[in-house]
Amino acid sequence: MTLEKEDYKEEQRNKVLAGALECFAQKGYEGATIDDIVNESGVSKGSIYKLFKSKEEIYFQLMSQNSKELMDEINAVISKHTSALDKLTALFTEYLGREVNSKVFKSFLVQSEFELFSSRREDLRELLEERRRAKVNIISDVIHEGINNGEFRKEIDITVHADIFWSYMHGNITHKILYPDLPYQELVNGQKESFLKKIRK
Amino acid sequence: MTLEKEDYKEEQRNKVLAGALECFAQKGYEGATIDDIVNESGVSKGSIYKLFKSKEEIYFQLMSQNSKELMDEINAVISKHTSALDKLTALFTEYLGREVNSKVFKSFLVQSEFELFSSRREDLRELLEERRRAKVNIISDVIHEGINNGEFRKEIDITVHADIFWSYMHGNITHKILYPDLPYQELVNGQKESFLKKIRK
Amino acid sequence: MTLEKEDYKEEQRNKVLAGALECFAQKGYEGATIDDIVNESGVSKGSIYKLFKSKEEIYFQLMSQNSKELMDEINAVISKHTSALDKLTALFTEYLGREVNSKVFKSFLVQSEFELFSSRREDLRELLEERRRAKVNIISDVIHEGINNGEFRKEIDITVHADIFWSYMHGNITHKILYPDLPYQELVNGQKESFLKKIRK
Amino acid sequence: MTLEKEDYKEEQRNKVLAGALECFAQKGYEGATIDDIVNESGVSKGSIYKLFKSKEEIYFQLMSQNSKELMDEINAVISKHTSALDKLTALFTEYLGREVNSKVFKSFLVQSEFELFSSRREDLRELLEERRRAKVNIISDVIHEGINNGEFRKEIDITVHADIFWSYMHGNITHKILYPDLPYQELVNGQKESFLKKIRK
DNA sequence: TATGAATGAGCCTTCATTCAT
DNA sequence: TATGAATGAAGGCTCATTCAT
Repeated sequence: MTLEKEDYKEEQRNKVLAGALECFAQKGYEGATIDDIVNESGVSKGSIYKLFKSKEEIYFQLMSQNSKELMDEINAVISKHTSALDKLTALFTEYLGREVNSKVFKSFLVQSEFELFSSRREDLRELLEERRRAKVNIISDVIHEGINNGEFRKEIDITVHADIFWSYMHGNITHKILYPDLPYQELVNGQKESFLKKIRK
Repeated sequence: MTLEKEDYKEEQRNKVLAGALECFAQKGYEGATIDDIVNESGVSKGSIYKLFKSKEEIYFQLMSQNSKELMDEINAVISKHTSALDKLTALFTEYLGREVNSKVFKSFLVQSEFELFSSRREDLRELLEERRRAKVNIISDVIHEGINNGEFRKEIDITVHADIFWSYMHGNITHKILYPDLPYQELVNGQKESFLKKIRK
Repeated sequence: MTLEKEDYKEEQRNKVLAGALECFAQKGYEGATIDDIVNESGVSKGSIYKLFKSKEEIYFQLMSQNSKELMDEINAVISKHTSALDKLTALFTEYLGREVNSKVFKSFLVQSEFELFSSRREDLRELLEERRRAKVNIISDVIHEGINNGEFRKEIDITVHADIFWSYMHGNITHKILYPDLPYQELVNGQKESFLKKIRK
Repeated sequence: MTLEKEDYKEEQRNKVLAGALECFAQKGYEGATIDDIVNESGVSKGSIYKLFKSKEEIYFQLMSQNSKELMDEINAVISKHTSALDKLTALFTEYLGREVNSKVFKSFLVQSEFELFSSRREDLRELLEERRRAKVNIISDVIHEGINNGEFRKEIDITVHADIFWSYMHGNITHKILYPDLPYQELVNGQKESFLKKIRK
């Protein structure tokens, strides 16, 4: 009953978020209108505003949700492998295989815009930083593990390399989004090799 | 006289573009209003619309100009050095030293937004591609030179590595813009080493 | 059973009207939403619309009910006294003693807004007039009685003085609502004296 | 030049305020839309929002302006007479003669709504009080003068009677607005007599 | 029957663009 | 030519009312 109702609301919320993701990916945050989201999600304007306080809140919740999903996916990939090297390799190749039209890429596109958006707003700086920490921590843990395993060198600065990893990812995925016809695979392979060469024993 | 007039117009145009850069950097393309640009540039609204057809045109011309300036700067850096290795090294360190508030970073921020913007518009895809080619060509030339010089390995795929170079740059600068308090220098050094290690003999 | 059902409906209707009074008093007619009334009354939206055709109808019925209640209260006060003078005196003092937060004052506040509202709507003019007649009649009767009793002067225009009475009341209560910290009692006493002095023999 | 421009803006502002007065009088503050004001004033929506920050600001400025105008009018009436008694008498009769459709009555109607509006908003309480003070002061001064002149009794509480004066006025004008067909004149005369009888020697 | 989710007209406000001076 | 006032389309959001369960 109450549970069902909550489930239903959750479902509606997800429909809105899914529609918003599509719209923001297609037209950008400012370019997408609530009516666009209404059309895309099939949820009426009034309902949307019962579910979310404002367009901005939709944006934030979408970003938050996507961020969590990204983390979950990464953790899923990581847990499929045992050696630290395999884990990192898998992360590189994992994103490599996706379609540019896949949800992951759409999310990334919207996340990229959100990052620019946040960088202009003092009140979102902390959120940005928090998200960076989450991403860095995941990779730091793997590198740490690799060092303990004897796979990676002791001397490397773990945090810096985790940051470098994400900087690679960022440049990479952006590249693929902007220039979808490029020989992306070779590019990623190149970066993967560079990165791993630096940290492997 | 006509020349003088032309000069004056040029000057006004530049004032508008400079103002627009500032505004777009601070508020984003959609967030910045024509009135913002009027205030920032000191050029009246009427004049702006005499100089440019629309807000979008200001955007495009600003992006085009910035793109050229970027190329000029890069060429300037490159021509200060003789060996290919020094040239690439300088490019890495050149950006490394800038202030996040410098014009280069502002330009980059706005360029980043523009790239997302373009990626959503079919009619700008070609422009995007063109700009990529320009950037890739500069680096390709240096790598090519390095190969001929015997500094770099013969076997490497020149274009792919030029792309990788820019992917690095992108991830890098984005990182610095988003997280200005990070130990950016170490990060860039790390990437520089990775990259150069891969292509050097 | 049908009777019981009718009672129940009546009870619900009253809950809605009570809630509406509270809401309209706090936020004004336009400012109060149906949801406010739902929250305040504890009656669901669907039920409210089963009980009343529209928000406006709630307003009208509330005003009508309040008007009747006001008349009842006045009659109650009047019937407690025997001389006409005492009756009028009691009416002055009766309102004097109330709390600004009392239901009477809330009603008055909402009635005041309703009067302005009605004065702008041709179709409500007659209703307005009718309510005035009811109020004037009550006082007219008392004055009439006083004249017959020999308490009041024969020459006074009964209707005019009944109107003056209500004009006093209106200015008075409005004053108290708008400026709750004023020495209201002295004010009312002053008016009471003025009024009574004019009509007493 | 700048002066002219300022004059022009002032003129536009007045057009908007005049239009707003008309609209608010006809439909009430909430009922009147910006589009109504656009139509009534002949000033476009964009221009209105260059002149005023919001609909509420139009409201406040209109109320403030009207309040001042009311004071000016009262002062004008007062200064036409020399004895305190004549001054007060004139104030009673001055309003008596107006048409219900006159600007004064429209203003009063809108002011009445504004008073109810303010009484519901903590942040406007002070403004309300301030306006009461201004009105009370004018009358207090006259009564004071009358006491010094020997026209009025020494013992009366000046402020209380100034308040009573306005309470009369309020009840009075409201009466006329609500029931325009009433024998208003007799009513006012009655009140005038009551009031003056109480304070005269 | 009772509920509250769904709907969408309509509001206030912004801002790119035009136009009169 | 230079200016900024004028315009109104379009967007975010609210809320009275309806409707499905």
